[in-house]
Amino acid sequence: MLVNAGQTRGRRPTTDHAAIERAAFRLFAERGFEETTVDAIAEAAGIARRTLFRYYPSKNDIPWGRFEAGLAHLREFLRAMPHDIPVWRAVHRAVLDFNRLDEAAVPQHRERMRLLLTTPALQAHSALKYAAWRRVIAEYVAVRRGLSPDDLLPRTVGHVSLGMALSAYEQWLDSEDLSLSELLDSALSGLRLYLCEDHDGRHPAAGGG
Amino acid sequence: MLVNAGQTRGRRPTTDHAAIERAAFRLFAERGFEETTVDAIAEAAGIARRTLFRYYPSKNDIPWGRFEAGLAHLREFLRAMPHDIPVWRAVHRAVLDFNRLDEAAVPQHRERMRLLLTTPALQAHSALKYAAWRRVIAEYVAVRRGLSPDDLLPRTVGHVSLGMALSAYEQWLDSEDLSLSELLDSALSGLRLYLCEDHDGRHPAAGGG
DNA sequence: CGAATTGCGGCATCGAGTGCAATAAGGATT
DNA sequence: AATCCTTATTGCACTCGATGCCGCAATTCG
Repeated sequence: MLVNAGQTRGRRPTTDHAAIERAAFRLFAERGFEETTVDAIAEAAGIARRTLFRYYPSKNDIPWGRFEAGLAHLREFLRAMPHDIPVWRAVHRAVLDFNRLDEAAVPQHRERMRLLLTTPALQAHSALKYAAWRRVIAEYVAVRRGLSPDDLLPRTVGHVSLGMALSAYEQWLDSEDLSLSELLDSALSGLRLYLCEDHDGRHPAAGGG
Repeated sequence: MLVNAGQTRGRRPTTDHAAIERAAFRLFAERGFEETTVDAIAEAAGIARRTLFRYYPSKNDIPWGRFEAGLAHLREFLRAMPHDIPVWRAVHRAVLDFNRLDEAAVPQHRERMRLLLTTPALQAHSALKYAAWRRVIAEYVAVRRGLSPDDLLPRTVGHVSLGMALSAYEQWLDSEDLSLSELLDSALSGLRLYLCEDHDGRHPAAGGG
């Protein structure tokens, strides 16, 4: 959609994703997501309903913003990762990078994630977005291990990495005073300890975090 | 809905969940999920469209069958688990039990899961079901660790356990010749090895599976 | 029989999403 | 400037899932 950014031919667009998103988020904040109709968003953005659907395939996609671009960046980050560190560590660094935030962007991102993680319709829709994210992780693990992205381990790592990220996000929304990076680190180290507990309930030292 | 099973007052039901499910699955197999309208299912089941929605809150809920009952069983299984085994092991046993299958039920369950895991609308809707499943796991971990189900570790374990189960299921649908239990075991042991790889890429022995 | 209870189903309505075709708004060409 | 080409916007009709409302059907109980 932005490939034709320098385009000079034909009628010029009267709006863009950012403008629609602004209008939408304002309404979502006022009335809630489910209570906001597509017609209302279109009217607030000053465009026709039909036009809105040309910018976003569905109402559920509006809060997701430019997720695809983030995926491309994640893929690139992983490709550039040195091969002499353990796969789990490379994946974790990539997850941290993917969820890095400018201080200024925090409130907006918080509101976006609150919407995505607490609205049932969006919780459901997000599963489709998450699948693409997991796939990026699985492809990296597959390369590092000489497997197919459809094999068990790559898929498992995709699911598990996503799971840690989501629990960190849920905690981040609940808490207020913890940073996302800290929570992602805690989720990983917590899981490592959890999975290493031996039969007698003792926790062996698990180095690195 | 089945609480009033022994009821004798009033008009008797003309159908039940099983009959609707049979009609629906037949149509899903013939034409696919998205291509099957609710009207078609109602007609095939010999009831009115409006009646169907009294049995199932949505079309997406039909393939899920009696999931709530399974959750109650999972909760009970975990409660009965001895406290002298590591939490991760107790959770893993519960996951195995939750996904245990009679040999005879395999083809039907396969078809159900194929539908749930490959149909976009159902992949999305399933996220809402999964949340309840994760909650059961999180509550168990919370009890064992003296935490709240809303704390980071219980939530993480919920997400991660679900992730392992889903990757095992995806593999199960792809493969054909591997049992679900084997795949669940492999997912767990694979993850333990993955997370224990040290900085030099060596795999220390990780006992137990 | 009549009253109370419970399930069924028709009807109207809403909201998301889609296909199609008309129209508006620019630049390029002659 | 008139015309053509290209691209974006928009209106319209339609499908489908979902819901509220209300009357009807069937059954038991007094």
